[in-house]
This record gives sequence, structure tokens and C-alpha cells, in this order.
Amino acid sequence: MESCPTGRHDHHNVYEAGCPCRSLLDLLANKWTALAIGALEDGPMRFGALKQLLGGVSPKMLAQTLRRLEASDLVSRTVYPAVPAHVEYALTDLGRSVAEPLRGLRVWVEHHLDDVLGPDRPRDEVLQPQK
Amino acid sequence: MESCPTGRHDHHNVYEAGCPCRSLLDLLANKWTALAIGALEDGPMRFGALKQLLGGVSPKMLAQTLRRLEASDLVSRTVYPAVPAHVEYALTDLGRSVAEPLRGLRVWVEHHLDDVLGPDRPRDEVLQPQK
DNA sequence: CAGAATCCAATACGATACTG
DNA sequence: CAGTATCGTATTGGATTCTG
Repeated sequence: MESCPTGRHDHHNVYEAGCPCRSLLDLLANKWTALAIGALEDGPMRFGALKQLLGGVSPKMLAQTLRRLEASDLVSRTVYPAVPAHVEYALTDLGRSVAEPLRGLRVWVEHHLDDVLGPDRPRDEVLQPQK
Repeated sequence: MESCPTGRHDHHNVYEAGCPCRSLLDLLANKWTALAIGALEDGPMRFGALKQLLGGVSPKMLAQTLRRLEASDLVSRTVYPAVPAHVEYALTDLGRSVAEPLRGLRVWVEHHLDDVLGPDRPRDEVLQPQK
């Protein structure tokens, strides 16, 4: 890394065991991250609105997901002093940039679900949580 | 769904709680899936080679990941009768199609890790497994 | 409203040892 | 070689309740 003349080193490798890339990939490869980022693509949203949009998410996991994304500077959190509380989440520039590949994933999933399932495949025996 | 005249219904929505899309997204949003699929992009690989390439993966998780991908028809498994055993994994057509968005993710991660980390951010206090 | 706190179940994951 | 079996830990995730 020190031999890099530019001072930058994009020579990260997700296939390397110890690389911090792994942690970042894990953050994105999470049950709610792709959905949360995607939800914010159309503009800032409040906690409650996110909770409704991400069907089935518990307040706990949503909060945890958002806090992680905030810590990684992918999402910003703005509190508007008021009663009752009003908090808005929005994508940062970095967040907008990761939104693209994540959208690619979501689109693929919605587009190819039928291919994965069948069409003549037993829908309930594929994709079930691993056992 | 029954009202769809074509018999097909690409109207899946990952934001819906009950949609099977969710399970598929979970399959892809897994610690090893993106790496395994990416590894196979350059051609078939054997179990041992995959294990070496995916730094740090345990045989258990690698086998589990591969079995899931096989069940979803993203990866094929071919056994060459020989002693010692010889097994090759390869992407299916469907697997090749999902490889693209996944590559997008890996590339983004490697490319933007430095942005997430800092450049003047305490590398060890961000991205740590959530606490 | 936006979450924090708590409790608990299910799962993911790793290390290791073992087998056809 | 290519896994499986077993064990133990860590993390995920949901349900619920509570508070500023």
C-alpha cells in the first residue's frame, strides 16, 4: 500500500480474508440494507414511513440498519425539533452511488423470481430458509 | 395474479412482506453468495479451489452456500467419478445473469471502501460487526 | 413519532474432527 | 478430494413494552 505513488490504493480485494472490504460487503449483503437504500432513492423519508414501506421490518432492525448506514456515511439522519419528534433519513452522495448496484440486485430479483422458482418447480421447497 | 392475461406475472415486489422475492433477496444478500458467484464467473471451479479463493470460508458454509445456489438453479454441480472425488461447480445461465449485478456490488465495495472509511475516519470504529 | 430496552427464538457462522 | 457431523458462539431478527 505504501508503494502506491498516488497515495490512493484501490487495490482492495473482497476475496482476501482480512480485507475491510468484507465488512463493507457484509453491511450491504444484509436483509434490510438493499431495501432501505432503495426506499430512500426517491427522496428523504421518515422512520415511520420507512417502517411501513419495508413490509414486516421490526423497529429494532430498522433502527439498527439505519444506524449502521449512518455510521458508514451512506445515509444521513436529520432531527427536526418538534413534538412529536420528526426525523428524516436521506441518502448521502455515497449512498446514492451505492444505490445503483443495489437497485440492480432488486430488479434482478423481481425479474427472475419466476425463473428461480420454476415455472414447474415446487415453490415451497426452494428458497426456504436453509435447513 | 390470476387476472394476469399472460399467465406470467412479473409484478413481484421486494417491498412486500410475504413475497417470495424476499427469500431470493436473502439468498443473494448473504456473506458468501456474492463471492461464490463471482468466483465462478471465469469458469467452473472445484470445491477446494473455491475454498482457497474465498479466503476464510469454512467447508461447512461453503457447502451450504453452494447447495442453496444449486437448489435455486444458479449453480450446477457435476461429479466426475474418480478417486479421489472430483466435483465441479459452474454457473448456470441464470447464475450468469445474476453475476452481473453482484459484480456491480463487489466492484463498488472495492472502489469505495476508502470513501466509507475516511479518509480521516477511524477505520476500526466504523464497519465493525454491529454492536 | 421515533426509537430504546428487554426477552427470546432461529439462524449464521466458524473450528474441528471425521468419512467415502 | 469433497464434503458431513458436531459443537459452540455470535448475530440476526421478531414481539412486545416503554418513554421523551
